[in-house]
Amino acid sequence: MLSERRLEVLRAIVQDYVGTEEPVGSKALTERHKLGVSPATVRNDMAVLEDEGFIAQPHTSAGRIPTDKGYRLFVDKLAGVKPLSSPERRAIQNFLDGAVDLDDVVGRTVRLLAQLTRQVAVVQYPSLTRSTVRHVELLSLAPARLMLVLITDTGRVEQRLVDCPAPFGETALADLRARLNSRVVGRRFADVPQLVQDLPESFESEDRGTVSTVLSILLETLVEETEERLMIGGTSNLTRFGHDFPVMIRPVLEALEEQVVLLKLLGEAKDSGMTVRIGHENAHEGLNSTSVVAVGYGSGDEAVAKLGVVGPTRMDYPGTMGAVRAVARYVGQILAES
Amino acid sequence: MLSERRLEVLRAIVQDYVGTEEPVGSKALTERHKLGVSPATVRNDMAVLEDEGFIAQPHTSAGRIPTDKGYRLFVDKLAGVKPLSSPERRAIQNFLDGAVDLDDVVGRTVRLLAQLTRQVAVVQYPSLTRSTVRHVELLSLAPARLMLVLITDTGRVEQRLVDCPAPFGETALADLRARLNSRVVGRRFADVPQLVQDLPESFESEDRGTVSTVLSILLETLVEETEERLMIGGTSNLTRFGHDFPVMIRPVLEALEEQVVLLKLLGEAKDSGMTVRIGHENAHEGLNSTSVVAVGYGSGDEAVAKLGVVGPTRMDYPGTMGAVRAVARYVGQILAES
DNA sequence: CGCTGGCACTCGTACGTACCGAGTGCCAGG
DNA sequence: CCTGGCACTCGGTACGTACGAGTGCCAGCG
Repeated sequence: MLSERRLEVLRAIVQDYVGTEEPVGSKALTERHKLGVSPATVRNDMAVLEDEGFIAQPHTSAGRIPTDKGYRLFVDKLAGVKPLSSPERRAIQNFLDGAVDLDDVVGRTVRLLAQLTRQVAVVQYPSLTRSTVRHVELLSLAPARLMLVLITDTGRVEQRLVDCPAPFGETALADLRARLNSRVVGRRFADVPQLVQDLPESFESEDRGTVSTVLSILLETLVEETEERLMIGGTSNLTRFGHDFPVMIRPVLEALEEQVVLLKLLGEAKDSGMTVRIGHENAHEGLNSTSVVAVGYGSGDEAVAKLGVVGPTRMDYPGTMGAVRAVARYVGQILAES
Repeated sequence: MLSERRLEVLRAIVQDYVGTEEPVGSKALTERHKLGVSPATVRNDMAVLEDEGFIAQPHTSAGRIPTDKGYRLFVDKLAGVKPLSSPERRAIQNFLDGAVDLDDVVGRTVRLLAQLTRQVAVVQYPSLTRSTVRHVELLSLAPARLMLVLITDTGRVEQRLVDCPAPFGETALADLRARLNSRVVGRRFADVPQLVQDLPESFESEDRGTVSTVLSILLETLVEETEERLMIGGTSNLTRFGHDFPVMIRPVLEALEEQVVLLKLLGEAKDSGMTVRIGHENAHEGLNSTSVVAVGYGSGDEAVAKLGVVGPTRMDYPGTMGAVRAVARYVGQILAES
């Protein structure tokens, strides 16, 4: 195990490097931190830390920079989560309170996160499968054409067109609407399929085809939308990546464009508690020089979706984690209210 | 007026520069294009073109590159719109046909445009004010809580929560729903305010408050959403900007994040026909080294929204314009069908 | 045994010089 | 009006040198 002072040296290296973006040497360390020992001693400690793989030198005779493993140790053992200042908290609340609908909530959240962390923010829309049904609406657009509208407790709305095999009367429509709602309102989306399974049987034979069609489109929507939607923002913060950024930024932008990649990224995060993935811990290789800080959020106890930020491994972990956690909490509150 | 040959020289310079991204000299020009004259002659022509402001040299004793004014002339007089190949057309149609709802249509369009042009694509959602009402739905969530859902002919859906000043019965609700729909279905959103103006009067006094509230939220939604939504994609194409891209890319990314800026950008485009804004012709200074190619699209004759791409001024104008135009046409078709 | 100061060594960076060549402008001649 | 020739400009590259931050190692001290 590393001695107390060596950990302290590592912490100092991480902090300085995050601040200056330049390899940090033994002398500078002793000047900026009160370690109580001389540069020579620090050099010895650094040699040990390097042997253990926590830090590395970009070139011989340069200072050291933390490795992914070094950041990992820093995050796990050396750094706490820095709580936000109360003006910041108030700003968050004010900003989120102005939202008029779900799109707006998500949009504001993304902007907020990006601004607070000065990194790229990713927010997943509340998941359908983990939400409950608030209402199912059926509208008649034409004699044989319906519109199906799903509304969740988190305010999300999905709509689909349904082409009926046969004309469908207003009374049958009202009937179907009523039965559908009585069965599924307040239930989880995941349970919907089995709840509506036997519905067609209770209809006149001439309407059964349409009822089945409606139900199959309903189920299809649930499946399709299980691939969740998400919103990203703050991509211009990528320009603060570092001097070598032209080469780094390309794969990151590409990864960010692939919703699938991002969803997988958030999916890998633990359901509860905050997840930090550092550099090569990310499966996608375009993100090997980035870190991802993600956390679940929800209207109740349970997470209905996740949000987080993507930034350079060289990031202010305590501050970022604090901001991510705070935003997730407030968004949860907002969703619970609506 | 410039002689035929000088125009030809300008065209050659634009084409070569777009291809190679390097200042083009007189010798290289005569080698790659059959101009039928010697480099010396071309040099004289270039001197004239430079005097007129169509081309410039980055440094003394370097080749020439086109100026914004040069590109403008090229686009207006020298270049046509390059139609897409038929495999490309088929690919577009296939790709867009798979869309399930409006979000999906817009999402696919953005990806398609970005891929075809290898630039940043921007697609505006169909405008509310130019759309017509397909349906207005009112749902009772709680005794004094309603949900208002608006559906447009282009498939766009907006929903809002309404907190009523007093409980609102099911019959009154059905009544309001019916009257509202009979008045506004099939009408343009812009006309809605005056169409519903006198609705509260026809209700019992106890319900008037609620009716007014519902209507005011309805109108508010129309106003708010007049600031249109849009989707962008293909930002990773910014990395192909050029060697000096680190400095260019930052303001562009920032501009792309500001929906307001983009909406203004698209708004400046003519309603019909294609608009090309080159370099400094763009009002926003972050976009002074980009060109914007935009065009309106719609389900019928009239444009309901706009779409386009943002790329370096050094872009393949004929190809880009062809792709943008083709995509707009197909999207219009898709919207008309749904 | 651990810390410290001293010292030689490494190597990346900055800077100055020299050189090369693409490209230009100009001019005299066809 | 076009062309070939010629002197000139100037950015880019290559090379050599000096500088300095930072390192590893070692002998000495508490």
